[in-house]
Amino acid sequence: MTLARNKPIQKSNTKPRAMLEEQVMVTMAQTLSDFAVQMSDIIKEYGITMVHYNVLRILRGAGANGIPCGTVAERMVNKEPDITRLLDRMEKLELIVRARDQSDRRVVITQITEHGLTILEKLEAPLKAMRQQQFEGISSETLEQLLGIIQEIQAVQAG
Amino acid sequence: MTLARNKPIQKSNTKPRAMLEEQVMVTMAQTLSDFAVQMSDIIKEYGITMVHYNVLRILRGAGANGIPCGTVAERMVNKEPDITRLLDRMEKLELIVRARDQSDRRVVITQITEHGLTILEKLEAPLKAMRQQQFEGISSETLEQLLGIIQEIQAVQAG
DNA sequence: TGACAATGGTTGTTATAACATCTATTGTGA
DNA sequence: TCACAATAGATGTTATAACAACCATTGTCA
Repeated sequence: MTLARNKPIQKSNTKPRAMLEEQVMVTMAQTLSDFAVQMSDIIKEYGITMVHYNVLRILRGAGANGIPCGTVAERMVNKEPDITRLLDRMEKLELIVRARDQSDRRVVITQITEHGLTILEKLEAPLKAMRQQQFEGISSETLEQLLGIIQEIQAVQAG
Repeated sequence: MTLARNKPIQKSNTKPRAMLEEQVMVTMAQTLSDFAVQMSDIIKEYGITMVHYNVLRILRGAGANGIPCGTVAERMVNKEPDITRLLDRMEKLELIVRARDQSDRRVVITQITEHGLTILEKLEAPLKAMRQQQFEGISSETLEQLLGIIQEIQAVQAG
């Protein structure tokens, strides 16, 4: 046991840091992909896509005055480089309306329509039920913990 | 204070369960999307996409005998409905090779090439460095905890 | 004040994803 | 053993994503 004296002190059941990091990444990705599929299936039933849903949520959150196209693009979870044509399609579906800003004629203001709001409202209950099922059996304390850790990781990216 | 006696006992700083669930979902999605962008940027430098990378990892893991196209599709993080043409492109890039199985002529066996393996090897260090940075300042104990919670959530989906 | 950079959005093009349908081969039960 | 279901891929078509180049409007500074 002489050689062991020079070994760094380490808990018996720790795995290499790099492996742990990779496993966290892969497991998170798998889980979230699974969630996305489930969510997408529900949203599709209401005639829109996940991307549409994301835009509608942003526009509802932005309030009645609407916001420029570019701001919508910025706020999206998956950054959309082709916002113009996405909004074209959504306008055709009557989910949104657009109008050029009179004070700065470069800007196009986007707003959610009543129809868009209605779809969001209809989706609320099924999506809530979905999440309830996805997290069934996980305690709120655990979820708070999870949220805390992810926020900590987010802070690393920002800083 | 008479009415307060009938209120359910609850910790002062808990938020409604449904809100917590939604916040966990959104925060995870944002973080993972951020990670995906960073990863994609690195992978692109080596002339392939995230999807290609995912396939190559699967094929390397599958060993020298290769596996059927369909099995590749099944194992992907983001389920690929158009596996044939994805593999067409990857074969054109000489990342993989395909051959019809002689014992069951419906099956097409897919294998990673030396070139594919080389790209995976070259990517190892930069991706490892990326993850190191992404989780910088997060203790291994915290990461273990995170992994545990996500695995717990995964188990809910499976069960 | 006039050239030029910066901003906000649009458009063109190509590649890929999504969805449905189709073909070839194999397994199976009457 | 033959009809038919099941399996494994391939193909056709349309919609969307990705990337680059572009136009209109506004800000700015010599």
